[in-house]
Amino acid sequence: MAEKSVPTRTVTGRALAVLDTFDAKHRRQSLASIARRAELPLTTVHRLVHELENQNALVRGSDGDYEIGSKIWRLGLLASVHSELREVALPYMEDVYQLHNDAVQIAVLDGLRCLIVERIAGSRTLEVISKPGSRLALHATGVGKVLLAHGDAELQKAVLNSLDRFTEQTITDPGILETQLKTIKVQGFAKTQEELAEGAVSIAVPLRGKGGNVIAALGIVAPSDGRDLGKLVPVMQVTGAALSRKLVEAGLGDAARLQAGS
Amino acid sequence: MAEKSVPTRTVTGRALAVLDTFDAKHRRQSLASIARRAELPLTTVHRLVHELENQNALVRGSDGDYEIGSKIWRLGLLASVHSELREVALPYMEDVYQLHNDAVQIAVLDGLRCLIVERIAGSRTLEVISKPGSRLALHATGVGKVLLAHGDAELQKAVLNSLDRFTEQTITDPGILETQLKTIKVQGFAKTQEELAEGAVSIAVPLRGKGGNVIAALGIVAPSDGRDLGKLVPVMQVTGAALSRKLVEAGLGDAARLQAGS
DNA sequence: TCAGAAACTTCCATCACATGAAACTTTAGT
DNA sequence: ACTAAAGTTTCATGTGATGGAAGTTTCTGA
Repeated sequence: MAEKSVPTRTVTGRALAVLDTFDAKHRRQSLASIARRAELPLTTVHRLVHELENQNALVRGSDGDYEIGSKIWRLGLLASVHSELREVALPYMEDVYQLHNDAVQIAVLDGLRCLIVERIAGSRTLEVISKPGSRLALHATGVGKVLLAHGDAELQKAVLNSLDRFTEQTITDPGILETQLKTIKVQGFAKTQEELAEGAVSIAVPLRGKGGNVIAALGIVAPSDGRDLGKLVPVMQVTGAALSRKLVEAGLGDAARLQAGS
Repeated sequence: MAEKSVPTRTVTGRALAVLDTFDAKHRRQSLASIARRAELPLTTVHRLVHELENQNALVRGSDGDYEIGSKIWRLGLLASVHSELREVALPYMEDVYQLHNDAVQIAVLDGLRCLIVERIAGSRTLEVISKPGSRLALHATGVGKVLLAHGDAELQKAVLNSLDRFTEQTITDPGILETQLKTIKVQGFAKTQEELAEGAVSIAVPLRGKGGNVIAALGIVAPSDGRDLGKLVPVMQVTGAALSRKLVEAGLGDAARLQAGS
């Protein structure tokens, strides 16, 4: 189930561990910072980083800090989560966005979290917790709950055993969440009420691929201003179904190609 | 100076060589294909690929083919060529695009080629030779000529010594190109006339960072339908200058952070 | 201005881990 | 059914990764 910082004993693993120290909060790092975060000896990191730099996997700024280089960027654009799903889904997301200008997003499963693949939002949207590339908790987001509800037993078990709290409303009781998941599976949509961040509510529906497997989730996030998001459920479900059909047509119905973790 | 398929003697190098076999033309590959293209023994590739798959750097589709995975994608989004340059430049590119709906693009230097960072184009634009992530020849594109004209002597020498021909009009004479480069540097813009592809002409101007260093190029590509692109030169220069100022403000004026290979 | 620390770099003796040939299994093609 | 190609597993060998130690450079603060 990954997620553990398995102290890989292979060189490739170490190299990836080095790259993995980079995230939205650490886009530029010093050598020492990389070493600390990767939990590897400074000398080893020093060598690896140099190698990665020579190959343009990392770039070194004039201040000595490293950041992700053009090679990784170029390769990343080839991922089908990026170009394909994005291309097919954007028009549909745009439609939903037009309704009330609420943030619209699509997510896939990535290990024990959900990975935001694409997102449309106005500039005046609340706090931006999620943007493409973010990985959020499965139990506190609409899209996450949908993916979790349709996930296998192993995944559910792993997630239910470690429910982090984010707000007053976050569901941390495995029993309650389990019941919700069952409802979500039956009703075909999930909702959250300020469970990840105060003032934000969401609705999400599954996107299905070949054979009806859930391969992604489509969600809408809005400020909790008393408006009844429930009214949007039918629209979301219709859009979700239409998009699902398109995804299968486009040959993206294969979960293995979109999803990530085991 | 890279570019050569230096058969790296390091593990990290081999792993990157494996990843490097993926490009727009080879987004999904079998194990054997990867091995052939990386020029590595099948067994070795087999092991590396497995490792990369475990770390989600690669994903294996149900048909056995591999493709770039979510980890690389996620990391790629952190590259500043992507998020920062893109974010700052898009509004300006949009403005230029509105003029005649010609394709607009921004490129940076990447080794001996120019790397297309962002591109706006209508759906009815000619053939799409370039899209984000593409690497084109420096001597046959507008943006490439700009970057080359402002590049250092070492770069110019390397490029001038291997001028591939793409069309009837491609400049393959080092002397002629060298003269053009000098003119470009003085006049502040470059143009091409069907030098990379028949039927396409382009204009490009430099984008300058801190201290006036050229860090990228802004270009426009149009069908060669008799229209006089020359009239657009002033607009491009003004836009380029404005965008340059914004880039410096945004702290992106540091060439080392944008450019890639030496 | 200087001392001390932290970040970075170089060196190299040791051995862990990558290597790839060979043999075997599975999948496609006719 | 037969053949070829793709994919997988195994393992003896030694190459190239390792990381402690020591040296250099760059910060920090007084």
